[in-house]
Amino acid sequence: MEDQNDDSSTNLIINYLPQTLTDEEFRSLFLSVGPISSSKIVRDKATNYSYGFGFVVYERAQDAQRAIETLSGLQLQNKRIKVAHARPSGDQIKGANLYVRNLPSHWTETELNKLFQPYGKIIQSRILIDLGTGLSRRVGFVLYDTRDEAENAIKCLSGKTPEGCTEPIMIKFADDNTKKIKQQAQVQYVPIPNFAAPGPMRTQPNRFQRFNPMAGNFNGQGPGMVPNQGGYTLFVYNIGFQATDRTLWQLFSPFGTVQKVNIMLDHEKNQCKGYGFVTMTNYQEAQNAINCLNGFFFQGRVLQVSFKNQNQQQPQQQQPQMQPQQQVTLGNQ
DNA sequence: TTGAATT
Repeated sequence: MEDQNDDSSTNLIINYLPQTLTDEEFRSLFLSVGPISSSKIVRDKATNYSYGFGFVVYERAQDAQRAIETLSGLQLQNKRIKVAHARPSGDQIKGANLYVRNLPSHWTETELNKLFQPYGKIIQSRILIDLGTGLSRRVGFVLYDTRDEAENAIKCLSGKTPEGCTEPIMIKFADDNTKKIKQQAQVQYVPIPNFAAPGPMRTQPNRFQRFNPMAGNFNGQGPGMVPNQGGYTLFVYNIGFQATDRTLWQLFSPFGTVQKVNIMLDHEKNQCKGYGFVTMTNYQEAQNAINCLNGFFFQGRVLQVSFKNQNQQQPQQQQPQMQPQQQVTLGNQ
C-alpha cells in the first residue's frame, strides 16, 4: 500500500475480534464512523482462520480518533473489542510476547505487571482463567513493546521466585501464533444460557452464544426454523436518548444480516425516545443477538432486547410520516 | 503446548 501520509494517525489495530466475525461485518462496523481506505482481519493464509485481530486505515485522522472513542470496548458476541492506534510495524516489536507458568494462584494482571514492568513497556498482559472453575490456571502472557525488553525480562526473571511466593516462575517466549493453525475451526462453543458454575463470580456472565458451523447453516435457518420472508423484528429498549439508527446498526450487525433499523424519535426534543426496532433476516442470528445483547450493559444502561411480537409493546413498526431518519438497509455495499 | 497485538 502506498498510504504513507501519516499512517500513525490513521492506522488502527483492532484486537479481541470474535472468531466468526466476517470481513464484511468488520468493514461495515468501522465504515459507520467514516470513510476508510483499507480494512483487514488478519487470517491464516491456508485456512482463513482469524487470528482475532485486524487493521483499519481511515482516510482522516479525526475519524480514526473517533473510532477509538466510540468503538473500543464495544461488545461483539463474546468479546469486547479494543481499538487503538497501531504501532509502526518493524522487526523490533516481533517476538516480544512471553509465556509465564507457575504463577501464584491469587495473582491477577496487576501483580503480573508489577513484576514485569521494570524490564520494559508492557503492551498487554493476561492471566488465563479456567472457564469451568473461574480460577487462575497459573499461566499467563506478557507482551512487551520490543523484543529486547522481553529478552531482558527473561534474563532477569527466569527461575526467580517472586517476593512472597514459594515457587520459581517459568518464562519463555510465547509460541509464534501465526505459525499455528487451529484445524478444528472453533466448532464447540455450545450455547449454555445459564451456565451456573459454582465458585467465584465471573466478570461477565457466560451467556454468549456462538454458532456451531457443523450444526446447521450459519447464515440460514437452524433446523426446524420456519423461514420468514419479512425477517424477524426485535424490540430494543433502554438504548438511551442519544441513540441513532447507527447505534442499532453497530450493535446488531455483528450478529448477522440486518434488514433495517428504526430508532423511535421524540420530534419535539429531537432525540431518541429510548427504544427502537431491528429487523434481522435469520431467526438464528436474531436469537443470538437477543442472547448476547439482552441484559448487556451499554453506555450506562442495561439493554432489553426481545422479539417484538412476543411482548406486544408497540403497535406496528409503521414508519411515521415525518420520520426524517433514513433507514439503514443492508445490501451489497 | 498456552491466547490470539503488527498486516
